[in-house]
Amino acid sequence: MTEQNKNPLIILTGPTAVGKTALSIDLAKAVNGEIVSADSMQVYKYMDIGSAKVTKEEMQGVPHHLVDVIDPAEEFNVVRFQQMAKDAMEEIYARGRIPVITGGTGFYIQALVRDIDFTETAEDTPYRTELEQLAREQGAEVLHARLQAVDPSAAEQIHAHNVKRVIRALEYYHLTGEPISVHNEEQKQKTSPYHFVCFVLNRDREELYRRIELRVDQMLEQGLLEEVKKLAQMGYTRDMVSMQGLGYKELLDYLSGAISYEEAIYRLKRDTRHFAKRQLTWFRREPDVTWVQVDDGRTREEILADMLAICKRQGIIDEK
RNA sequence: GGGUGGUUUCCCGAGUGGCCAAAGGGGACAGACUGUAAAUCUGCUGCAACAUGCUUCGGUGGUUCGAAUCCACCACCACCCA
Repeated sequence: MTEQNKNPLIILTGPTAVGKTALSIDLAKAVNGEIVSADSMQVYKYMDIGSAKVTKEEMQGVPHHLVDVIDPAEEFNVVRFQQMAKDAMEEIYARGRIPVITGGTGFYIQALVRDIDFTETAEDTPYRTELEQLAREQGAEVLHARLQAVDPSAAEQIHAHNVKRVIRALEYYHLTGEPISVHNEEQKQKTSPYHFVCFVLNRDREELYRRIELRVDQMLEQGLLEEVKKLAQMGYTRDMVSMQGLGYKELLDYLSGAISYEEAIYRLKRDTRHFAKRQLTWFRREPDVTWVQVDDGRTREEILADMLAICKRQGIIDEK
């Protein structure tokens, strides 16, 4: 398949609080596109303030997919994201429009754009649980030693303390009989089935951190604590994947009496900063990425115009 | 005015004569990441020509072979008695 035959795709990402949402709407409107969210928390219902979910007004009529569609009790993960995003994109293409992937979850974006294959294995909860218990009782090193025996290459790449990933590697081997390191190597060779541009928004680090802290304060003013209380009342608990989102886990810990309110806010701000940093690290090593500095004095219109020009130059969208 | 306690590397904080460029934590910085990813994990943090050297532990001056650690004076902070 030549580049020209591939479906076009525009991606807009960047660290939390850079200002993705507003730009994504402008961009989608400009290219007659629809937005597909690549955000691991905005998918969940009832989690509006803490996930900085786009509001109806902000959407300005631009269709959004994968926002507000999953119950917080359900487990959402890359594979589900990939499937749902692909489905949404198919519909968008069928309408003759272009998908604009927006969100900060780099792993999700990568899985979609490079069409990484996860589907060979189903989740094997009992085995996982068994390994988790083993790790608790006998220590992380025991698990790592097992992996060493079965997949030395993966064992070398995954630090022994990283229990989650060690377990996934063991699980993969258990289920398929093939080392995950081999599978990962294969997936790395893949080229994207899309003709895409990936814009990564960025801004001065200190300013980004200031924006993060300001936004946390605003979320609190908007009633984040009430939102979390409500979720707790609805029966959603700390151990759920959804409740491990920033803002939710800290306030849940406060509500359960584990930490003080001040401590909760301190952690929320700190962990959000750490998160933004991790996102930046992720995008830095991604190839085929176009960095967009949004605080270099250009107006929003100018930034948008520059991005559109890049899209046209690369043949993602038609001249018009 | 008198008394006591304190002043340590970006922050908190340990260290009371050599094994101290100085524990530990935080922050900052850097990195990993292929079914929990807003998760999970790792490294690094005085300077340097970086295996030896140099400058740090409020300031100055002493004691000592040797001081962040002992002494003197000074400065500032905290609490207590007036």
